[in-house]
Amino acid sequence: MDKKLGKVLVVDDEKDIIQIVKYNLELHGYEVDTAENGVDAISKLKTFKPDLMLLDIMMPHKDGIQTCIEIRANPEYDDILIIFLTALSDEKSEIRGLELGADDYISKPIKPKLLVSRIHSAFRRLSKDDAKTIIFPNLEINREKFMVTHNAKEILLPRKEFELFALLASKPGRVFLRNEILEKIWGSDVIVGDRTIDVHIRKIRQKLDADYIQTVKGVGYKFEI
Amino acid sequence: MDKKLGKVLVVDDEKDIIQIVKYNLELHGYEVDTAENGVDAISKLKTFKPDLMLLDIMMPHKDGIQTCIEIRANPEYDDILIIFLTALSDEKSEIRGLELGADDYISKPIKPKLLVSRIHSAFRRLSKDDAKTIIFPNLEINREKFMVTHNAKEILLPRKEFELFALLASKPGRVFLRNEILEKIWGSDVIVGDRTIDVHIRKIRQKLDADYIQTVKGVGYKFEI
DNA sequence: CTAACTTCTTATCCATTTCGGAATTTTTAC
DNA sequence: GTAAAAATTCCGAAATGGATAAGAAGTTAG
Repeated sequence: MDKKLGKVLVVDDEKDIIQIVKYNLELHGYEVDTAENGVDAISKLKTFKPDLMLLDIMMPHKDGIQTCIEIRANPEYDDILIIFLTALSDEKSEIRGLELGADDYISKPIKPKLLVSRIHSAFRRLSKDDAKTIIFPNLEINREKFMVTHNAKEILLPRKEFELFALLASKPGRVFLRNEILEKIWGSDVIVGDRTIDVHIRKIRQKLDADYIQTVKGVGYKFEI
Repeated sequence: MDKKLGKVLVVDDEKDIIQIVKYNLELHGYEVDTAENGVDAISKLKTFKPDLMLLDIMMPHKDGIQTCIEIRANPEYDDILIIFLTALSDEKSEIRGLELGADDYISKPIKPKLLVSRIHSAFRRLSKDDAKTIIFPNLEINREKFMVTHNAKEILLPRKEFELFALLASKPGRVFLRNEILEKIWGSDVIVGDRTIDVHIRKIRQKLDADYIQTVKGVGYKFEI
């Protein structure tokens, strides 16, 4: 079976465009799903869980800009890569798009080679970020070596604690909801109580004598230097 | 049966070229498979597992440059040698190609003698790197001789133990997951229980009285001086 | 071909670590 | 001040890997 490079959701109201894009991406090993407008797209997020979205800006039923805003506002989806598609001249939108947290920008008419290479490089950026060691002053979290170094002292955390800490540290300042944490560390199928998270948080705090983890009552936890 | 010197994947969209190259390489004892474009090539990596690729730059469906980038980005394949084939004048590509981690560069039209000699020398470089003994203070692991020298004392490890030890030592500090170990030492098709790894680890520890192998509970093992 | 030996794998038992939950106290938000 | 949420403590359960032994499987020597 073909190993899939990643999942891409293509959102455009023009069927021709969708066809072309879908064809080219699948040829290069991506798994593709499509949507015809913003509403449609958002409803497909839950089931398809794309890694990247190609988002046309001009669309009926919620345009690309609006869709992007909504996705970025939802912590569950805010690590999806977003690349805008737009008419060549539309410079204003480009600027706005990038401000809104889009990751790249491709002008129509679409040139398949360019498209694919942009998407590749977007994914490459993503995977790099993912694998790398997370580094802060006095604190290093090495996913590969499964090790935390704090003030030049190596600290060995058990698996769950490590994963939890690495998760929080992966986006400093961002609050992770308890649900989200359960989902990502324990998986959606495992059922554990809320107190369990507390206990793990506490153990981490204990082992690193500095407190990098902040509690946001009623919401979740965040990592902060 | 002829002893094969190595596996070469020839990627070019011109059938004539493929013919010539394939003929010459097989004549000199290489095992050859072919692909007509980048997409095709990448999909053959999994099954053919080449040691070296001859990669044409100008191709439809993913050009050589792009293909090279993708291969280099994948740790599973990043030790494959890559030699670009290109039209004589195409100087820009040459520079770019070498930047991207290509190992050599051959201009068309292809002269069979030159081709073969370049490939020979590429393999020579590879085998040097590969046979490289892993050396630490007081510890030497010689892949070629299947031998471990610890404090000037030669230690003979059985095959599995040796391979396991060499694997871990190949990336000191990095944790190898149990799955990963099974995959690399036993292969994806063989089914052995998890305990088997433990036992081998234990035997290695026993034979080298110093403990270079650390357990990371729930995750795997790593080598550490 | 057989016997002796080595290597590989599985099974079993055991110690330890890690995990998750309950109860209680403390903190926080309103 | 009150109620809800989180911190803390403690404990039993479960998971995990280490140790040992023993049986397969593979090798080698005679």
